[in-house]
Order: sequence, then C-alpha cells, then structure tokens
Amino acid sequence: MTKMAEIRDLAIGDLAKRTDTKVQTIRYYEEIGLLPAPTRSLGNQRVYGESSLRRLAFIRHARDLGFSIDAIRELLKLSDHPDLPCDDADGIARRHLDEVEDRIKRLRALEKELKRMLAEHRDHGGRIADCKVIEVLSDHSLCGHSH
Amino acid sequence: MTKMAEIRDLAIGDLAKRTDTKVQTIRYYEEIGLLPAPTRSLGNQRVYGESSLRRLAFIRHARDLGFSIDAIRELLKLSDHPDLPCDDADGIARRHLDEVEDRIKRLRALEKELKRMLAEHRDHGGRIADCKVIEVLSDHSLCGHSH
DNA sequence: ATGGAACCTAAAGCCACTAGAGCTACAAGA
DNA sequence: TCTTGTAGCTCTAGTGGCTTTAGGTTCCAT
Repeated sequence: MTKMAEIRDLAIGDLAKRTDTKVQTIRYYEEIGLLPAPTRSLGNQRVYGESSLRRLAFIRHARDLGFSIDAIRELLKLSDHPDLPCDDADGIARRHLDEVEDRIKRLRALEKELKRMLAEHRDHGGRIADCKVIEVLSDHSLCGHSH
Repeated sequence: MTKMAEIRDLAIGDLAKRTDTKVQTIRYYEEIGLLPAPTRSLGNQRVYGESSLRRLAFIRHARDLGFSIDAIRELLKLSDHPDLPCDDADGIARRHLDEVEDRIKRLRALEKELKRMLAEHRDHGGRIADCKVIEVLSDHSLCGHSH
C-alpha cells in the first residue's frame, strides 16, 4: 500500500487554492478562533501543515452547505474531544436537516414558477403587461407556510 | 361577484403582521427606497394602503426565496413601468433559475448525507470517535464542483 | 540586484437586517 | 378626564461573515 506523502509547509496562498478560500478569509477564521494560529516562517509568514488543510476543508464544506460558524464551532469542539458522547453533533445535524428540507421545498416551488414564467414568456414574447414575474411573487400561495 | 373591500389605513404594525415582517425592516425598506414613503397621520405615524401591502408582500416573498435586494429593485422598476419590453425581467428570472437549480442540487446532497449520518448514528448510538458527522463534512466527495 | 507577486497588519466597508435608547401618540378602561 | 399600556417615532450602533483598502514587508526568479 502506497502511503501518501504528508503535506507540509503550505503558504497561506497554497492553502487558499487547495480549499477554494480567499486568503483573507483564512486569516479571518484564525482571528475568530476557527483555525489555530499556525507557526510562522522567519519572515513572519504563516506556514500550514496537513491538519490545517483538513480542518479548513471541513469548515469550507460545512459553510458551503449552510452551517453557521457557530454550528461549525460546536462540531469542531466535539471533534477535538472525541471521547465525549455525541448527542450534540446528532442534534446539530438533525436541526440542520429540518432546515435543509424546508429550503428545498421552497426552492422547488420557486423553480417551478420561474420555469413556467420563462416558458409562457417565450410563447408570446412579451411586454411586462403580460409578465407574471411580479404577480407570481406577490402571490401568497407560493409560500408554503401559514401566515 | 362580491368585491373585496379595499384595505385602507394600515398602521405599520398591521402591515408588519400581514406580511410577516418586522416593523424596523419596513422602515429600513423605506429608507433604502424599496417602499415609497407613505402618508403620515397628524401625529406623524405612517399610514399604508393596499398598494403598499402588495408591494411589500412581493418583496418579502422574493427575499424569502433568495432574490437580492438589487434584483428585487430591478423587478419593481420594471413593474413600475409596464410599457417597456421585459427582456430584462426575463434575464433576471433566467439567471436566478440557474442559481436556484444549483442550490437545490447541493442541498439534496447534504440532505442525503445528513439522513445517512443520523441513521447510522441511531444504530450504534455512539461516541464521537465513531461519529461520521465530521468525517462526512471534510470529505471532498460531498462537494459537487471540481476544485 | 531588482521587479513583481505574495505576504503582513489594522481598519473600514458591505449587505440586509436587528436591537436599543429615549422619546411621543393613541385607544381603552376607571 | 386621567391614566396606563401598547405601539409608534428617530437616531445610532451592533450583527454575521466576510471583502476591500492602505501601506507596508518578504520571497523568489531572472
């Protein structure tokens, strides 16, 4: 079995590229304590290793999928103390699932309307007078919940 | 055919309740020019009519579904000048549709993972050491795009 | 040795609200 | 009529999650 060479000595820019993050965002994560302060080179530049890369990859994926910084902080805290029971992580995941499902539902309603609008529009290639964009979006029926 | 009585003389709080918006948010929309400044009572309180209600309902639904204030501003501008061709509205709708579809796709991937995690979790109701929440989220395969 | 890219810090700006302080108006009951 | 409580008013500051800007320093290839 071939073992991957460990990744070492990444400059902040390299880390940024590998995780599709902006350099400033990495520094910001350090500032707010999501990423530990890395060692520095003689010239005071940040030098990262593989663990930073993994941690940042985790953060970015979680952010990308809609977890808040606070939720991520909790998850990271849990993963930093892996001998605790993980009902908390479970709770976070469950709460997030509810929200995700709700969002999907509402986005699908919007998707449908946008498609319908674009199709109708093509047919009698129109003027705003006939255009339903605004109507559709002020229509109450679109919003799934009851208010 | 029974014609609805027109809605008149809503206080800002009534408008807020009917549109599920905070009072401050309504004032904020006025400040940034999304809602026109309404007439005032003798005591300097805002008094709204039906058109404000419709306009705000539109804004809220659009916001709720992810349209930016700027996109909404454009749509409202178009609806305020209904004699112009509406290719612009079409463009906005189309751009938004792409984004909506992308978001749905990624949310579905997340939904699937969250469900899988929760299920596994229930099985050997565990400690974080066995817990896949963190693993799953640092895993590259979850992100659809290529980086 | 030098030019340019990449790094550094500190501070301000952005979006879309949200909350707070300190005040005034109005409607309902005693 | 007085009072009391709710809702309104303006103005300012705070929030989350970055992004931008200013004014430098360091690194590396030629």
